[in-house]
Amino acid sequence: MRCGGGFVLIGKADPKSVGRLDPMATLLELLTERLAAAFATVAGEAVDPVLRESQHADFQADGALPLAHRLGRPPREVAASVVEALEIDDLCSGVDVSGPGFINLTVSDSALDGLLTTMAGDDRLAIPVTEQPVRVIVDYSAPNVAKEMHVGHLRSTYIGDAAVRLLEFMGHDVVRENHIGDWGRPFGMLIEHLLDVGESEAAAEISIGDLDGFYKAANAKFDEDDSFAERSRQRVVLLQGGDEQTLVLWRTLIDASQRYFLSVYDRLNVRLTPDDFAGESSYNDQLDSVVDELEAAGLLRESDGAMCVFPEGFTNRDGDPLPLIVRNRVGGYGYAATDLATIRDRFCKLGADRILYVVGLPQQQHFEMVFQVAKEIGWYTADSEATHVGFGSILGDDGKMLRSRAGKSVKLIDLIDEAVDRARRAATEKNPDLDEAEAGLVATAVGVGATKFADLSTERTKDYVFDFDRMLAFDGHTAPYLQYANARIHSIFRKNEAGGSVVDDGAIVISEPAEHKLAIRLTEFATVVDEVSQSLDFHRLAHYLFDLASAFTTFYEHCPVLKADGDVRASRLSICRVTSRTLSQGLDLLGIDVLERM
RNA sequence: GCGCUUGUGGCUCAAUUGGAUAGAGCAUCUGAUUACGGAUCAGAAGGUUGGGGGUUCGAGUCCCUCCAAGCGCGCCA
Repeated sequence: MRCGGGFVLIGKADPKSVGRLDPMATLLELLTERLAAAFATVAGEAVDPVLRESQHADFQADGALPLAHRLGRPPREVAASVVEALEIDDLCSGVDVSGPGFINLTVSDSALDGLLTTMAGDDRLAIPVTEQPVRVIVDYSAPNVAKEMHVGHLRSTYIGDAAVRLLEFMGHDVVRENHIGDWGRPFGMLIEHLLDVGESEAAAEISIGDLDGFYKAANAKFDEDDSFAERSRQRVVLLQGGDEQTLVLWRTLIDASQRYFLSVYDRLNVRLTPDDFAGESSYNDQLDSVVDELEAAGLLRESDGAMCVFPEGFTNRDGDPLPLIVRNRVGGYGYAATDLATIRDRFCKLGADRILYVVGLPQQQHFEMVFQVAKEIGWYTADSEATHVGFGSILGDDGKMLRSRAGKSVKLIDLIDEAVDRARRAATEKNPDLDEAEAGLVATAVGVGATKFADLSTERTKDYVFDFDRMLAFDGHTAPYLQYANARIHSIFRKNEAGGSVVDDGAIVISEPAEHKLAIRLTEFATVVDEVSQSLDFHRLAHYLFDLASAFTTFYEHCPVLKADGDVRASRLSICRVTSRTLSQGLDLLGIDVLERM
């Protein structure tokens, strides 16, 4: 097998995106141009103004400090000279030198009007489609057949789903792969147990979600019953030998499990379908050829009876080269072999430009080794990359890995059920007018959304503490707070429509400070989305959306919409509409549902 | 032992990738309800960023060193 050639980019540019410009980037570019001209006048050479957003004004230019150092003049004096030379009145209403020599810029309301009106009139909220669409494979969720999904799968599923949503929105060609654990030693005992219980019984048990019971029963028998254990071992041999009857039984387990997984995904509103299942077993017939290819490349070495690859740069506790064991001493394949076959398949056959492995951080070294081998053997092309999108653990309130009281791993679906239950109780208490059907919708959106927001709003690589009370609180940094902000906007729309008027999405005119701050936030959306689509730091999008909702509620308190008259009223209705659309779009990218009423 | 990750107010998290007086939320305290949903808003208080050293105009961020926690380090995935 050989890499390269023949792949055609599938992501097609939306014709409407031509000329679509990120508002904040546009503004930064304009400001930078003016500042650069002024700096050049003072310095006599080109100088980077070092422009960025600021807590002290809308923007700040820090370039005077390093320049002052070079010129040997006081920084504030240099900054003052730059301001003197600066022609920027059409864009800024305020320019000050501040602190040790920062230049603070306040953008004029009129400059914001145009940017925001453009954003309001754009179906993508002025977010450009990527200019370089690539094929991205996202490997996520990955539950094990006949085993319960637990908290470990929660993060992979949420993060992977958000990645898929975001990259698709940016115009990339995204392939979802659910690398389920459908192969290996446990299947001997699982199949034997299946036969003992009866096929239809077992399938029913599994597809309704009683996987723990099934797996535990099989495991218990394996430990206690020698003849069962022996049958299990023989069954593994039959399975790996491709025995037809065994494969049928194996398939039964997989089908039942998949039905169960899909029911979970449906409840979580996660975009995984039957087409996305690409289990470990699907690479079985490629394992021999991987070994052959490694062998031919001279990378394979025998060590303690096992066939190993020793990727460069890895050592064990004795300082000796660390192996990736491709084939164990009895000739069996392990996960290293499967992962090598998988990465080869993705790069060389599926034509991946970028592969994302959304898997917990403990497996970091394993993936680094797999990537290194793939590089050494030449499966990468010049532009391709594989990334381990690692994440930390979910902790209980004791600061340790989340476990049930019995010390067992917590079922994912139990966590969701409790979150939704709590959300339902809160919703019916806060808003008794909701009928049962609507309360159900609200409970799901809020309950599931709360767990997603909690998960995606902290830095991915860190552990976080799972706390129902905090994530479901209706104030603070939570999904319900954001959903509530959106519901309030829609309440305005309902009242407006009841009064017989419509939102015309017309010209936006900023005048109040609260409008100004909200407008600045809104124009940042495209920049944040673009940045996160590269870094996959979803917490930045989450924090942005919280700041946006927060800026909106301030606006809501200070700037009456329906009580205002004429153009102001129309403008504020437009601002409400863009805000609602931005909140909805942003939350949707995180996989969180929004509500018009709650 | 080696490697990876982490350490920020009482608690949970940020910090535009080296920029100002380290920002939010919860909890606490003080105000605001005859304006579109109070599931809200405005404000106060709370910090030697685990310790020490270094690099420079400037360090939570980079380097060195120590301390603490979690995870990984040959035939499981």
